[in-house]
Amino acid sequence: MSTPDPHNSYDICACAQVRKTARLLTQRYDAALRPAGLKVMQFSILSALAKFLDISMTTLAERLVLDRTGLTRNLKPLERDGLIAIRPGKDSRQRIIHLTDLGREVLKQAVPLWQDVQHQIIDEIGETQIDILHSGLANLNHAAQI
Amino acid sequence: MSTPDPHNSYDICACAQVRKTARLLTQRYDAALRPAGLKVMQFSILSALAKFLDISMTTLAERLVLDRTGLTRNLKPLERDGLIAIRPGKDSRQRIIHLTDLGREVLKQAVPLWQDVQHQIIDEIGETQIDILHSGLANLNHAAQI
DNA sequence: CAATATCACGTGCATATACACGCATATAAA
DNA sequence: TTTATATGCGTGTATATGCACGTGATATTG
Repeated sequence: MSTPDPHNSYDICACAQVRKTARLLTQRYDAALRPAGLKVMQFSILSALAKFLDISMTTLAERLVLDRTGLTRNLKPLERDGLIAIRPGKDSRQRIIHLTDLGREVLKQAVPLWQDVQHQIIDEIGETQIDILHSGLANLNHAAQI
Repeated sequence: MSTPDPHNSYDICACAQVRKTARLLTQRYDAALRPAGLKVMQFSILSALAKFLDISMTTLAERLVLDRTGLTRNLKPLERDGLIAIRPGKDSRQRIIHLTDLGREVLKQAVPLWQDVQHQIIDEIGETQIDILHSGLANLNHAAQI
């Protein structure tokens, strides 16, 4: 990865590497969360809502570093299933997303499942590695956002 | 990330972290490759084909650590645009993917674009960090595949 | 106050991704 | 050789993701 070689972009593309890892982790986490009926992105959204409480679309999208229009569609199944409710804000352009009691309940049920898989992954690669990886990702995020 | 806290899954989910980074990098790489008319996944596929030459669906999917059915659909636009051709193999169940001359040409045009953005990212976070990140991802991949 | 710029958001379109299921071919067992 | 099993692949369905574009509401100018 250090020495880009045009004939070898297959192996060393930083983006492809991270995407591959994201696919693998998504499968693991999705499988772990299945008993709660959640996918990992939905779990992330519910977690964010539990932390930030009522929050507008754009702000939530920024928090999650997720495209705003993608968020709109990600919320659809959650709204359909009654885990969130969407209401107009004071500024009538805004739509405020609210975690319902049912949503909070499902989240509570999902957290131990998430914790299990998170522990498994961390155990398997070691906390030190995870911390290094974490800071590496943070740097990468910073770099990618420029 | 080291100490899972159920009330804080928003910040520390390894999967969410990696997915977020994948989104950021994908935007950067997609933007960089746009002049060649490729998305980063398509670039990955063409690169793999240039390396492995004619290869079956399932084998290519394994190489890319990509779902087989996802690969089928990822290939559609490439075939439509004439960058690849798909032919039956000796085993008539197999479909062999072949990089066309046009595909090779487009890839050749895309490599410098990819190289630029890859360099930018590496420069911004440092080669050492990238190497650490690389090994971290490798470990994570290994762990996630268990 | 009217004209304009800005903001918050949704939709249409295209690709990305995976799972469950089914189909056809090839291989092994009987 | 029939039958059973395994393999290679596609489709249906659902979520994930981003860009270009449009719409309506607020804020800013003139």
